[in-house]
Amino acid sequence: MHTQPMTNRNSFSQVAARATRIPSPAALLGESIELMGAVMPFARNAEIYGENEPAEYLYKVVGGAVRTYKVLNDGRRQIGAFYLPGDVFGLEIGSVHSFSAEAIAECKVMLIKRSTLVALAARSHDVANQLWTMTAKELQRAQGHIMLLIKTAQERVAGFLLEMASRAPAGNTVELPMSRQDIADYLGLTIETVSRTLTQLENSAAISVPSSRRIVLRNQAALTRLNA
Amino acid sequence: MHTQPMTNRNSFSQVAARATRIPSPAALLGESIELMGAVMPFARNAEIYGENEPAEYLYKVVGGAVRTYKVLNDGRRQIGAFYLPGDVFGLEIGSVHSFSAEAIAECKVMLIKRSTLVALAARSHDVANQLWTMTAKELQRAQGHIMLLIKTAQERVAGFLLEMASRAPAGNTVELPMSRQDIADYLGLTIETVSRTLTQLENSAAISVPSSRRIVLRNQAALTRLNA
DNA sequence: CGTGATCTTGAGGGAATTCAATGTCGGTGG
DNA sequence: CCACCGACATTGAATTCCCTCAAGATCACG
Repeated sequence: MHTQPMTNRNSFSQVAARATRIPSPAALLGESIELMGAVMPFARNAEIYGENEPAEYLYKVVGGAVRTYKVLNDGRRQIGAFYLPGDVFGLEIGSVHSFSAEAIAECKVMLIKRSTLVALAARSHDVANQLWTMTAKELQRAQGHIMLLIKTAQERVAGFLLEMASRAPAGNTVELPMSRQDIADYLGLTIETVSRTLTQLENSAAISVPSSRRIVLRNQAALTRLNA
Repeated sequence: MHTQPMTNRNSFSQVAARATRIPSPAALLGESIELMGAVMPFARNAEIYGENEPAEYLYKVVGGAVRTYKVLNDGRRQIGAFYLPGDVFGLEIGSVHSFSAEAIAECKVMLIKRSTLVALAARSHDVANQLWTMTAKELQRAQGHIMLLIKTAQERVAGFLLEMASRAPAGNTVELPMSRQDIADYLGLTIETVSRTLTQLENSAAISVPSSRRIVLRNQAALTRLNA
């Protein structure tokens, strides 16, 4: 359950100064928010923003993967979410981020200035609606996360695998960008329990694990059953 | 961990037909959303709406208390949130509710038609902003709930008490509208563990429990320390 | 006062954690 | 090329915390 706080000090504030390009509002009506930011690369484990930093930007994963997390004062880390290409994160209502965000692997993230978006939303109901919808989607995701956290270890891992499978491109094979520690901290388990549970699922022929970061769902029905 | 599904069949759809009073949009600019619904009473344990029912309304607690919850297929119940007077619930982006809602005690709830609100939001940025803000608040609450669920029993109970205290009117005394079972299902614990934990906290002089629904926080600092 | 619902307390068991050791993989330098 | 190294993952044994099962205690209500 315990994780040493990571020590990446590629703080975002140094690095995000050049992300302001304001398209004309007119050009945006009916268009997706997605076309209006500057793309930035982040190295593996680099911090994208920190908890309690001002929430100046909204972020969209272009490539790679991102985790958001909080660290309790005794070092326990809880991962709030994993974000894959296409996902938006960093959407907050307050002026500061309530989680920290890090690159799981090398990744590219598009930055969109919050103030721009808010100003735009005041003119375009389309934009306003997208902001609202994205927040609501995050809420649903968080509620799903809550439902995961009350379950047994097997159910949590099964649920996690199904979630990843549903978001991944291909069919039965899940390519995991994150470590066992990340998974454990997402599921509220220890790394050992995650490992053991994967082995159990493999022994029961529900999955196979050709390499530690690649998992094949062999019996999706069995996993779904575990998903309660 | 197991709770029998409640069997209240005071289904909302029968009961909400008369909640449409549309104020002029002009009258609403700069005003709070709060002034535009019909108030309905609900009996203790009455269902306000069910999971997967169409989300036609948005709700605001006027008096009493409400719980939202989901029941897994094996009977485990997870409470998503408790709502006290002033709180808004039932805010969904999709067309159906993702949780069920019940009155914890006799209560009065104001109903606001969703379609009205959405139409209004299209005209008034004020209204649009309030909708977004409320959703974002819910998101924050859910994220806080996630952080609770990864902690020890003591930490969860302490966190719950502090949360209730911060929402309650008065100072050190918390008046709990909900049963031990409700608390247990909110915290992902059993009723016995909640009870034992409260006794522990009482023995360690952090709280006192004059009656089962009334709890006095005697050492808030100790509770906060537990809150990690 | 009974009666049922709710809450507390106790004893025992089980699931996940902790602590510790071993195994595997990818990269780097000899 | 292969040996070594560190990071990551798996496995094992012992412990701990919470759950389960069961019995009492307390409270609200007729």
